[in-house]
Amino acid sequence: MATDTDAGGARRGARRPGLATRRIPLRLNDAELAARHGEDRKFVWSLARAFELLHAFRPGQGPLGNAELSARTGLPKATVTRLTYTLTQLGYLRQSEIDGRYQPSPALLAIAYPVLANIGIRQMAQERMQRLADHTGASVALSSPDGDMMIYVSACSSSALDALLLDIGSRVGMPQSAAGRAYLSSLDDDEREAMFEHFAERLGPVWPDLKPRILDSIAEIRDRGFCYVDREWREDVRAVAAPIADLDGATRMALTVGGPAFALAPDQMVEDFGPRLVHLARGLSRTPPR
Amino acid sequence: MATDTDAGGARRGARRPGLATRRIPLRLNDAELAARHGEDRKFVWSLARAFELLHAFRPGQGPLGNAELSARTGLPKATVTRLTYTLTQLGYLRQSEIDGRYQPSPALLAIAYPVLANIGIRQMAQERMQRLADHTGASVALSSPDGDMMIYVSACSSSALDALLLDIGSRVGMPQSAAGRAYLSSLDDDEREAMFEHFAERLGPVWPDLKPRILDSIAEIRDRGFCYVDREWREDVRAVAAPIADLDGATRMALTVGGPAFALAPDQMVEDFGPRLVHLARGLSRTPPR
DNA sequence: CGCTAAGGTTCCGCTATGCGAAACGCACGA
DNA sequence: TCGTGCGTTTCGCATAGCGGAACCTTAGCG
Repeated sequence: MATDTDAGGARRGARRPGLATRRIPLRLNDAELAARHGEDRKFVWSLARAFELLHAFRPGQGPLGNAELSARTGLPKATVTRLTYTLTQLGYLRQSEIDGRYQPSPALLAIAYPVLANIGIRQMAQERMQRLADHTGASVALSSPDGDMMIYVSACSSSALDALLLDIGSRVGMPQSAAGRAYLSSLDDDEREAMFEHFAERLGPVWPDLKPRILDSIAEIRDRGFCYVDREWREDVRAVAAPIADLDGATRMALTVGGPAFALAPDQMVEDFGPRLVHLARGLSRTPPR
Repeated sequence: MATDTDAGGARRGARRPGLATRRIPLRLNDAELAARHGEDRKFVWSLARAFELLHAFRPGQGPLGNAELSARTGLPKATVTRLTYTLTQLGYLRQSEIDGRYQPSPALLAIAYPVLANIGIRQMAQERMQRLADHTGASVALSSPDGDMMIYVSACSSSALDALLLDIGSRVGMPQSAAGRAYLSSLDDDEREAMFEHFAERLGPVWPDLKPRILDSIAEIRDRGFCYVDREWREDVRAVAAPIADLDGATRMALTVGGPAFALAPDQMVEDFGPRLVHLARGLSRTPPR
């Protein structure tokens, strides 16, 4: 998604029923969406562009100006001006009075709020997750799938230090992370196979190397209820994870205990944290609706 | 916005010459937007419609179908179909396979995440807020202004029970809540006067009654650093709040301790919680950037 | 002080965009 | 067999909004 060829310049080019040549930068996959919705009368492109723009803001990188946004998204400057203008009017971006650059505003939290409120299990999990975090001294998180990522919908940590890395809304790669593999283990064979094909396509040459490790993790989960993934998602992080179902039984998620490798002994994770995690996951999955 | 009339109906009608581009810190409702951007070539209406649609989802009300969304937003069915379709494709809505209704998806958390990550003070506040929550047995929250609401950007509670009410992204009315009044106290006179005018317009007949209470709260804050607001925002909630500034010194926010009235003694709130809150607020405001 | 560069906004012609009334399809229930 | 309620599709048309290019500002630089 970084390499966006022609920045939408070809947009105008398409004469008539000429499909394709339309290019939209999208986080899921620009090309895929462009192909799929090339001439889809139901698809609202300006929306896609706007969300792509919002997506260009990355945590910790501070505010962005129109030029930077234009460069990141590949959208023409004029379009970016219009979108930032509109988003600012709507209150979802906030413009610095000093340098005029933009930043996502808390109003976005408000539209994201119903997501949190609708995840039934979150409510009941919170307290027990915190206890587990306190016991382990690590971070505990509940995550939900989104494309080929896992998104944290709940996070606890014993000390504020770890919390910096892991917060609600942050994302980890599904194939690389313990959380992702726990989720994958909860899919039925067809679904998982579909995901695998997607990964293969997405990851290219890395995939043949990665796949067996994922299968190992899934086997671990079948065997003892959790998987242990050591420094695969990131160089310095290890974690255990177990699958879990939301109250409706359909929404599948993952529960994770993890943290910096230097602070966590592998033995302890497998002997103690893992089983506790499984216990928690089972308890939550069984909890009756309020 | 609950009173549908029609969100976009007035849109096409307005025939007004270009209006001055004034920076507005306030969020506008449909009618105001329509008036202001009647023929603003920079304003992207489909975006406004889409966000309005997302806004129709309320916490705890579960999934919505296209008909319900159409009713709530006042948008024509066909338009709603197109928007839900697009948002689903983009991954921000998720459609139930059973009844076909829609729900906001965790992907929204991911776009909201940079907001959290960019609030510097949040990181340092977390641990101390939790300690205060544990000490008081109440909920502690950090909130940021958005239009005439305060949005929670951080929330701690001692027991999971209270957490149900107050979560990241939830909103409380600025004029009614302790948090809002703490924020208002941090504005300079001009800014505050502008907000007051806005309130007067928005709230109508209630305003003359409310204004003196707000002024009282602000006087309290000037006097002892915090204000105590008892069952104004909601029938059964009382809270104390103090103003606070983010590390950059410009972004103003509010810190709150509050909870159900039956569980919190007024004396205790004023004698103990309030001063502790002020102490915390001062400590955070002074904390140097990492 | 010109000169350049870089960020941002405005202009403007053009057409694909996307709107929405109305027609249609489908699943219930009576 | 109709009604009723929800959702999608169709389609003609006005216009929304796109984007290349021109046009402002600032900021730095020799």
